[in-house]
Amino acid sequence: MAHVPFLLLIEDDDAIRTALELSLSRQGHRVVTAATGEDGLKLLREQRPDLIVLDVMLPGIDGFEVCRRIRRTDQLPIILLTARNDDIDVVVGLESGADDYVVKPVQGRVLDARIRAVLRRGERESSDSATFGSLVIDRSAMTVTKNGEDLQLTPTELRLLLELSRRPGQALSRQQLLRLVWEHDYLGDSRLVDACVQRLRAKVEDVPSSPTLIRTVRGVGYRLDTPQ
Amino acid sequence: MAHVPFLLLIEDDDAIRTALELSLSRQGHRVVTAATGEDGLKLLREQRPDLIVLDVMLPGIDGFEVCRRIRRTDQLPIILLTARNDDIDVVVGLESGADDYVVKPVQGRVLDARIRAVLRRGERESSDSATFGSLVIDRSAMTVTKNGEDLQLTPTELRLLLELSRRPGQALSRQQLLRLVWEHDYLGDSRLVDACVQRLRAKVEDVPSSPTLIRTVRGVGYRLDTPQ
DNA sequence: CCCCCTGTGACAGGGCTGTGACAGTCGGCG
DNA sequence: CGCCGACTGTCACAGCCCTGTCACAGGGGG
Repeated sequence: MAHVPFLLLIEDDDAIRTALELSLSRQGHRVVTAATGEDGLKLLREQRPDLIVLDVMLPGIDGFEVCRRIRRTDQLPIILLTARNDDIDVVVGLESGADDYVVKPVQGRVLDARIRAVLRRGERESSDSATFGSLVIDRSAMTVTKNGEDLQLTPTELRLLLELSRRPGQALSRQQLLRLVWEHDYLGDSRLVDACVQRLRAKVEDVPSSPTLIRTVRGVGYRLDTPQ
Repeated sequence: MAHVPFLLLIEDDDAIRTALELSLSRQGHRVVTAATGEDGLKLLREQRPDLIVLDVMLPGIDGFEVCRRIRRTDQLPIILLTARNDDIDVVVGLESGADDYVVKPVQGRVLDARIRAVLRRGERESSDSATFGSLVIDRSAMTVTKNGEDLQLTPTELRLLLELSRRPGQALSRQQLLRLVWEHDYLGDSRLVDACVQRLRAKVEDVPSSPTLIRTVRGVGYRLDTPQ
């Protein structure tokens, strides 16, 4: 991950706060902490973290309420942290807008795994695209652009490119491609895959006669590479 | 929200599967079930659910592996379900791409709350109004205006436009649209979606014959774009 | 009761796709 | 080093699939 996750930890117990801060820092996060809900809300506005780990039992306004207040204006991920393993609490917590609910005591790496899962979810939903050289494949919009301009791929060309792009750098046999893209097990010798690759190269490659993206693997099939 | 969540439950234990299916149905979800990983993967491709609840202990390929396979091609939310409350398992599970990890036995409403928390993230961005070119969609007033003047959309047209606008720039298949707008899975070949899109375009587009807002994605379906 | 909305099936046009033949290229072996 | 066989690139064309479009009938609400 290029970007170091930036967390805000709100927890009133000094010992737990310090322990978690240390543990999370070790896992490669940047962490700021607050001991009360008020401080936490202030820090949220000042520092704009990527995610909040929020204790439920806080002096003054409790975690649920902090959570609801945050949700009125912000939509960053919130993980609730609590000593009470009560089903009602879980439901209330999640309904006040939290993304996850973790019961103390918690291993640092478990919390870390949950943090990463929540952050990953956000990234997945924000954009699901892959880049190969000047080629950008947007899987949710189902578009392929080269140097910013939209390539008009036909359905089959698009499916072929999508399957290749899901296994970058991996050689796929004609057989595999037939199954993945055409969904039939054709055993005969047809130029079907080659013809489609050719059409795809004509749109995708800078110099279709000497391809740098869709390389042919002699005796096997094709492979999608990221050129130098 | 008008849309009923559509879940795939993969669980081999008949008693638990039936109980959860009943419980989740009562909470207002539409549920399909599978007893093995293989069946689950097949159903996933056929039915395209919104979310998967996946037991870890499965005969044949286990839940972790099912999870990883799904993640190779799909990005829908996955909630792992297990009888073992082992920290290692949680970490492994979340790292194989799951969004949440829930330990059995689980109250139906807790699972429901977690399901909603996971699904909520994808919908949080939809604010009260959205703008696409000269088109303004006001979700709270349920009106659509173009260049300031009110468009008289019929109920179905409005629902279709709302669903599209909640996922701007994202290609939606005809089948997805049927589920979202018409709430039934029609698998046959009907021109229903196309006809409604046509009627919608007639009101929404400047030049209905060359649409700039509701673009067709050949071989897939439609996508709502913000023009230039 | 009447009108508008909706779903359906038919139809046409245009573009996509699969096929087969042929040319070109690569690699191995003598 | 050159030849040969196998493998891949290329192309044109015919059929077909996909989508846009339309008219119509049924149904539901005012």
